[in-house]
Order: sequence, then C-alpha cells, then structure tokens
Amino acid sequence: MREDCSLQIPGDIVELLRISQMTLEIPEVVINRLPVYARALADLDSQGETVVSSHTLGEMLDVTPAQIRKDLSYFGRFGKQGRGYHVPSLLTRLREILGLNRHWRVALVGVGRLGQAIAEYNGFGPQGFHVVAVFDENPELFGKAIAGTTVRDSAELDGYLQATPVDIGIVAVPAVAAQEVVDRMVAGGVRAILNYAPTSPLVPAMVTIRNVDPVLAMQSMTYYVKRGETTLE
Amino acid sequence: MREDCSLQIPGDIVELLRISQMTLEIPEVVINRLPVYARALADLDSQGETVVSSHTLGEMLDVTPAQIRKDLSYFGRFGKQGRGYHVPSLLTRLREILGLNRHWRVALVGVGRLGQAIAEYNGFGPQGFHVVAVFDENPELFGKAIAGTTVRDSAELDGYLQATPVDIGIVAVPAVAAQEVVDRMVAGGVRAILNYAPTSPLVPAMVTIRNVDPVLAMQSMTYYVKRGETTLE
DNA sequence: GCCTGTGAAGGATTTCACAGCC
DNA sequence: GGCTGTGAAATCCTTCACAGGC
Repeated sequence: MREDCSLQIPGDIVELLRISQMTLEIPEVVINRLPVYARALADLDSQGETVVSSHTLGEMLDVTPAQIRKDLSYFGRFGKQGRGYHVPSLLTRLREILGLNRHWRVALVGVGRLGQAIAEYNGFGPQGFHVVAVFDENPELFGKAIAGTTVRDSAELDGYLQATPVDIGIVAVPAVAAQEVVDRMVAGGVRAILNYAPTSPLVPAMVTIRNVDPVLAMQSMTYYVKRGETTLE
Repeated sequence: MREDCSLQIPGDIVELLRISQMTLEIPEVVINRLPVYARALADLDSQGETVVSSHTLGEMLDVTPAQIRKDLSYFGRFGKQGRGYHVPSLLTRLREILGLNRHWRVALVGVGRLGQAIAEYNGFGPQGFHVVAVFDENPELFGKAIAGTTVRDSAELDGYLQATPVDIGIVAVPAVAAQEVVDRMVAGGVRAILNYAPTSPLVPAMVTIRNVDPVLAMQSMTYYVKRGETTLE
C-alpha cells in the first residue's frame, strides 16, 4: 500500500457525494418522529396558530427543542431566526416529505373482530389511506360489504395484487397465518405492511413493516410499574 | 498502581452491587425488546423446543445474536455455553423480570367503537391484563355490559381509582379529551397508560405511557415507500 | 432579545471479537 | 465444534452551545 500516493479523497468530498445523491440516510428514529410533529402542527394550524418555535412544539410533545431543530434540519431550513416556524408551510413540507399529500391504496387481510374494527376505523381515510380491498378465508364472509368494498376470498389475494397494485397491506389474521400473508403481500409488490398479528413476520430489507401490538406495549410498561412499586414501598 | 495487591474488585462484585440494588438503569430499548423475546420463547415452548441459541432466536426475530445476548446479560447469565438457552426457564425468567407472572388491573376509558373493540379483545386476558372497570361519558352506555363488567359514568373515574387501585389505564377517547383523562388517571395513581387517542398526552416522569397509533405507523412507512418508488424508477 | 441551524461533544446503543466453557 | 457473556470498538443518536439573522 502506497501511503504517500496521497490521493486522499477526504471526508468532505465523500460527504458531498453522499448528500448530492438521494442517499443521505436519514435515521429511522427521525422519520418516525415526523408524523408526530406533523400531527401537532395540524393541531396548531386548526387552532389558527401560524408560528411555532421549536421550544413550544417541544413542550407540546415532550421532546427537546434541539431535537426538533436537528430533525428538521435533515430536510432543509424551514424556520426563521428570531421567530420560529411558519406552521402551515412546515406542515405542508412535512406532508410532502412523508408522502402524505397523496392517496395510498391499502389492502386488508383478515376480517375477524379486529379486522372489522380496522376496516371500519374512520381514522385512515382522512389521512389518505384508502382500503381498496379486503380479504378473508372464511367463505361466510365473502361478499360481505365492508369499508366501501366487499370481502374477497383470500385465495384471490395474489391475483388481485398482480392486477391492481397496492401500496400498503394490513395484516389482521391469526399469528400462525401472518407470515404467509406477509409473504404473499411482498410477492405481490406491497412495500409496506402494518401488522396487527401478535407475531414478528420477517420481510426483505426493501419492505417496511410495523407491528402494532398493544399486549407488547403493556408488557414493557409492567416492568416499570413493578419497579416503581418496589422502589417506593 | 500496585498490580500485585490484587484487590481486584472486578466485575463480580460490581455486578453483585448492581443486582442487589435495583438501580442499574437498563436501557428502555432493551426493556421493549424483552416482551418480543418472551413471545418467541413462548412459541418455541409450545412447539416443544427446549433449547434455543441466540443465533436461532435472532433469526426468528430479525435481531442480531449479539444483541440478544447483550440484552439478556443485563439481567443475569441464563445461557449455557456450547448449548444455548433453556427455553422454559428463560421464558420464566423474562416473565418474572417483566412482571408478567401476575395479574394486572386495567381500567378502560372510552367505549366508542374503538373502546368497544379493545374491551372485547381477548388478547389481554390470557396475558394477565384484566379489565376491571370501563368508563364513558355517554349516558346511553351507562350500565351496558362489557368486558365482564358494566360501563360507568366517567365522572366516577376519580372516585373509583381512589377506592380501588388500578395498575394500567387504557385511553380510548377522542383526542381532545385524552389529556384530561390521562391527568385524572395519573392523579388516581395509575402508573402506566396505553393511549389509543391520536395525540401525545404528557405524563410525569414516573408514569409510563405508550401511544398506539396505526396512522402514525403508516405515515412513517409512506416515507420509505415513496423513496423506494423514486429510487427504483 | 429571541430563535434557527449546525458543528462538535457527549451519551447511548449496537456490534465485534474473543476468552471461557460445554 | 458450538455457544455464551462481555469488555472494547464502532456506530448511532441526542444534546450542547454558539454563530448568524430577525
């Protein structure tokens, strides 16, 4: 190795390349906080607030102002010194960044009690998430009207995805069936999955999955409750 | 430094102190993973597997073996070299650590569509979470049978908590009402809260809160889907 | 005076890599 | 040979602190 060759492409240039490409990796924790910021900004906006500082926003969300500023700085300079952030425009920018300014096609698999509740949940629609198809393997449910569509046979899932692309899949089947459903969604081109089954399905790296499991959430809280009890008494 | 003095208080004693006190702060990320491990171990156990290595468990959960070993090492030495972990005993230990080997008293506030689905969800009971009281402010619901109890007037919440302690509160009210409900729960001694309202209530440091919001989960996934699309096409 | 954007520092978490043991 | 437990290294993330601007 010729140390003296000294073609040291040093950090700076590497970083420039990195940034110029769309490949500056933004930490996932940051991405996960953006929707929270967006929600708070929407609240402020609906209350007629037009300006907010990182300090105020931080208080609303129990997040440090520095973290908010740093998070936002990954995407640009949205604030004004001495003043803060313009609520409507920051909200718009965040929605653009997250892709919330479009419609997303969602397919739901599993129409048991949970699946039904999800299908009927009216919190998705206003946010641009539209359930375009619903599947179950119980023949008694086939054709049943739900979420503005009708229940299809799960066997049709693969064909359906082939014919009509779907962006996001929601899995609400029993744990034992979840991995198979996830695999078929992935094979069908679904790139994001919201999993309600109490299991951790595996997905390829280019697919994003989020597990929603209230039991796990409770089970981690008990650690702290238990601890608090023994500490205090 | 007298190397030969050999009063090496090393790891062992430090660890004893560590363990005897309850005050080594274990990272919250670690605590949050334990229930996932426990669930996987329960699966293995029910399949009759008696031994598992960090490698195998890691593959099941898409977690590195080193992380599993490190996480577990915060609590003790549960494995056997050359072999792995004994599934039933590790599961038992994790359940002890998390406090899952007892019953937890849960109060639910909000019996709208979502609250009803939660109340009827039969995934909590088997894990030791028992809904002992349910509240709503809609008089039409008062007295309605649900989750093995009957709906009470929200106005009674404070009195109820005073009289009969509850460990965990579940909030399933509209966003605007969530903070108030949380505050009253906290005042009533509730130390852990599972919040389904699409907002981020503030709690004092000694109270643990977990927000369950499928919309936020979707909204962070869209970032990656969007990105994948533009990258590939 | 107030507030952002950001390098640099500090802290936390993950991963490495290997001694020790079965 | 296989595997754990764990210091040390590496990486990742948060916080600090201040220049710059309103």
